[in-house]
This record gives sequence, structure tokens and C-alpha cells, in this order.
Amino acid sequence: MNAPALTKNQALVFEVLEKADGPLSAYTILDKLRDHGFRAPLQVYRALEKLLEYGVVHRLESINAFVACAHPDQNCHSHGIVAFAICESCGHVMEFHDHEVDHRLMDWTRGKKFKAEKTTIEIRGLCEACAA
Amino acid sequence: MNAPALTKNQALVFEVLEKADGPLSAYTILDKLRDHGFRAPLQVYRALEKLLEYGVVHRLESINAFVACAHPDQNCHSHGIVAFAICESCGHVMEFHDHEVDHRLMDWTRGKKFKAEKTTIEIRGLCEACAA
DNA sequence: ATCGCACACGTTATAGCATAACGCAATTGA
DNA sequence: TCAATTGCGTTATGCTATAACGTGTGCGAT
Ligand SMILES: [Zn+2]
Ligand SMILES: [Zn+2]
Ligand SMILES: [Zn+2]
Ligand SMILES: [Zn+2]
Repeated sequence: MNAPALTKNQALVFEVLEKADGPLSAYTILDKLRDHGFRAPLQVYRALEKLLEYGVVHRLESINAFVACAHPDQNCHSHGIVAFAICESCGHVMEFHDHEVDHRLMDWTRGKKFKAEKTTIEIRGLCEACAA
Repeated sequence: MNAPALTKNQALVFEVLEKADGPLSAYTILDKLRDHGFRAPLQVYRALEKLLEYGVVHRLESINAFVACAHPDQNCHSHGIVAFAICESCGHVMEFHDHEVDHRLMDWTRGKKFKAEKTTIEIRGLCEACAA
């Protein structure tokens, strides 16, 4: 899915996520956009839905939060499963891809004839700075 | 963490999960236990907290639900990361382990000096029966 | 024995996350 | 022009999870 021009609301939500130094919940985004006229959660969720579809934002399932894609130039959807390491202390997120992991999981699903649609890989723990 | 004898509430919650043929939300569990005196979400969440700690129940982050461990005899905590394939049509869950995947993720975290505490791997899609 | 502590439990209230359902306006394409 | 699509705003609601308080019970230390 390639990203068409963003609408006003989509651009606002995306900008907030890009500027943030970590993942944000939908309601946190809402609060940051009240000055721009946002009043209701749906305004955020609807924008997020599109941004996720375009692949420019990722959802972190294990913490109910959203983060701008760390690889804006590439197309995340095109190079396999996206994995995240989430620091539970400072909140920073590292996004990475590992084709070998993709391969192993694909092997498993093929063996089980399971049709994978969306795979979540999230490692929670402490980043180097916080573990010290 | 080895499981000590379960308390009454813990046993009731575990029994519900074991008998279910798929993951259940905490509130669904609550409803199933109203006849046994359960009245409030906390009764379920407190039991789940312990069952998760003992490793006999897993939490599916991507669907906010809980499932009994599929390997009751083994100790899931002892053989690496637990991965799940979740059918979005029939709700069935397959639990598996792949040491090669564990290895790759561990390699990555070591390289980044990230101290992993808990890793989530969840594949959502369609099981063989439902994909047909 | 009784004090202190840990733990499970019950209850009420609240916080946090997400969507349903309605209507309106602008765009597009037949 | 008409119908279909898409985005938007608003209100209301539903689902998920925890805070805060108090009770009772078991158990080891004094
Ligand atoms: Zn990305
Ligand atoms: Zn950190
Ligand atoms: Zn297990
Ligand atoms: Zn299925």
C-alpha cells in the first residue's frame, strides 16, 4: 500500500507521531491535537487506521500504542515482518527486520497450512542505556 | 516459576480456560463464573496474574485474551519464546516454539545490548480449515 | 498467645482503550 | 444529474484494566 497525499487529520496525527520520541496512545495523540480542533477519539482512530494501512505508522499491540515507522524511505510492508524492541523504562522503540526470522515463521505456517495475515513481534525489556 | 497449589479462584479461572476451545477475554471468563460467585473483574484479573506468573496461562496481546498453555506437562517458561498462530475466523490458537527464531532475536538483542524481558510473537490469519 | 506480616479475597469506583451509529459535506465518475 | 465513495464531526456506548479501601486467614517470630 503506497501512501497517497494525507488528509489534514491524517497529516496532523502523523506529525505528532513523528515528533514524538516514543510510542503514543491514541488518547495522548488526541490531547496533543486539541488545540488543532480535535475533540473526539474517532478523529484520531480514523486517521490512524489509514496511516497503518499506508504503512507509515505501526501499532504496538503489547502496549496499545502507535509509533511512526522508523524507515520512512523504504516501504516497510515490502521487506517482511516488522519487529520491535520496546524499552519499558524510557519508552524508546527500536524497529528492525530479520529475514531469517520471517523465514522460520513462514516455514512453520506453511507446514501447518496456516495463512498468515499479520504477524506481531515485540520484545519488551530494557534498552542499553536503561539496563546499565 | 513452578505452580504451587491453586487457590479456589485461580482454579476456577484455569478450569474455564482449559475447557474453552479458544482464547477468552477476562470479561468472558467473568461471565462464565458468575454462577460460582464471581462478581467483579478484579477477581478474574487477580487470578490471571498468578496463572500467568506460573506459566500455565498465556496472554495474547494482539487480541486482549487469555489461553491455557498447550503444553501442560512441559514448563513453557523453560524452552524459550512462545509463539502463537491465531485464526481470526474460528478463533483457534496454535502454540509453538522455535529455537531458531529465539536465537535470531537473542542475537539481535545482544548486538543492541537490549535486555529482553518478555517477547511476544503472534501470527494472525486463517487456519487450514478456515482458509479453504 | 499475640503481634506482625504476607496473601488471597470482596467491593466500589475509576481510568484507559476502542467502536457503533448517525448525519453532513466534498469528490468523483457514470 | 445522480449515485457511490470518502472524510469528517458528534454523541453515545462498549470493552479492557487497575486504584483504593477494607476483611479475613494462616503462620512464623517474639
Ligand atoms: Zn516500519
Ligand atoms: Zn530505555
Ligand atoms: Zn505454553
Ligand atoms: Zn480457523
